[in-house]
Amino acid sequence: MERTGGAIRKRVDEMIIRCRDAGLSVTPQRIAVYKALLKSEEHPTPEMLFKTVKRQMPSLSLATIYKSLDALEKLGLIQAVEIDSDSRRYDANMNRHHHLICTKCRNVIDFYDEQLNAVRPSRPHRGFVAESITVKVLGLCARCARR
Amino acid sequence: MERTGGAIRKRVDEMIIRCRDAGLSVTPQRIAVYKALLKSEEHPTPEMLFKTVKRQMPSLSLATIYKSLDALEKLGLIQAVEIDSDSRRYDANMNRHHHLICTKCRNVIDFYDEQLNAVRPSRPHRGFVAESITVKVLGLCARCARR
DNA sequence: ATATATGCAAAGCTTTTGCTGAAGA
DNA sequence: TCTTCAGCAAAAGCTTTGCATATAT
Repeated sequence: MERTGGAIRKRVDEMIIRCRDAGLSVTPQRIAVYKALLKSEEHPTPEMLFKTVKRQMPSLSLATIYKSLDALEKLGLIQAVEIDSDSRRYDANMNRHHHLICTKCRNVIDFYDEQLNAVRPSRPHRGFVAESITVKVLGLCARCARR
Repeated sequence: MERTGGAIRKRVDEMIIRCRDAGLSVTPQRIAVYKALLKSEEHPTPEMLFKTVKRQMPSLSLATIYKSLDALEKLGLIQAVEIDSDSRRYDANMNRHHHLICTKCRNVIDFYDEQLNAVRPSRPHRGFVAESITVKVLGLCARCARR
């Protein structure tokens, strides 16, 4: 889960390759959106990314954010996560992980759990073929719990 | 998880009590929305409920569906579930359960798992105080898997 | 050169809100 | 009777789309 400069450069290189393979152009906008998401820990909304990236690229439009996110998602480089019902959020962490969501400060914390990854529906739904599992734990983060 | 006529009547009676306790009026619209949700197995969207209930109550407006759902949710009688990012869905099943979602036919199946209910974030997030856990399993339902 | 993407503005949806007449307590 | 609600229409998000220009290959 390294997000150092070196790690980011590596992932951007990977992105460029995947774009080429898929016949997509490598544009500064797409790179900037992907980089912003790689650097972010906050599972940002399209709007949040727009504000962030626009600072360094004032001509950027919100529509381009949406289009870039769609492209990156289709390339399997990022994923949409459903943190709350009223805002789409994105995550560049593609390792199998789950989310802790603080109901007070609304922070989202990634967490890893091998047992959860292994969950398979049993008895009454034997026939169901599980492909992926998403776990959302609502509660209070350490900081908010202390108060 | 019985949804027979008798069980539904019982839950509507309970609803009436809760409305009274909360100082809310018991209107035919609210009862109809709640009944429709109790009878449904499909975790419907507001729009789906609107179409269903409007048949027996043609004067019904979509705004009333939204308002009724908000009221029922605040009363703790139903819950919003995040099945997919592009449509709000509702569930009258308030027992602790999780969802199997067929990626092909989009059906949503409730499932129960004691172990999952007991999941608590460990090591790196010891301080996090879990209140509730939601699990979404994407995959193929028995029927779609067979093809 | 050709294909693809950006930025803009407009359109499309879903959801919320304000208001008036109607209905429930 | 007094409060709360339904229905309507308008407004308010958020997201998508069409199109002309600009950019990447």
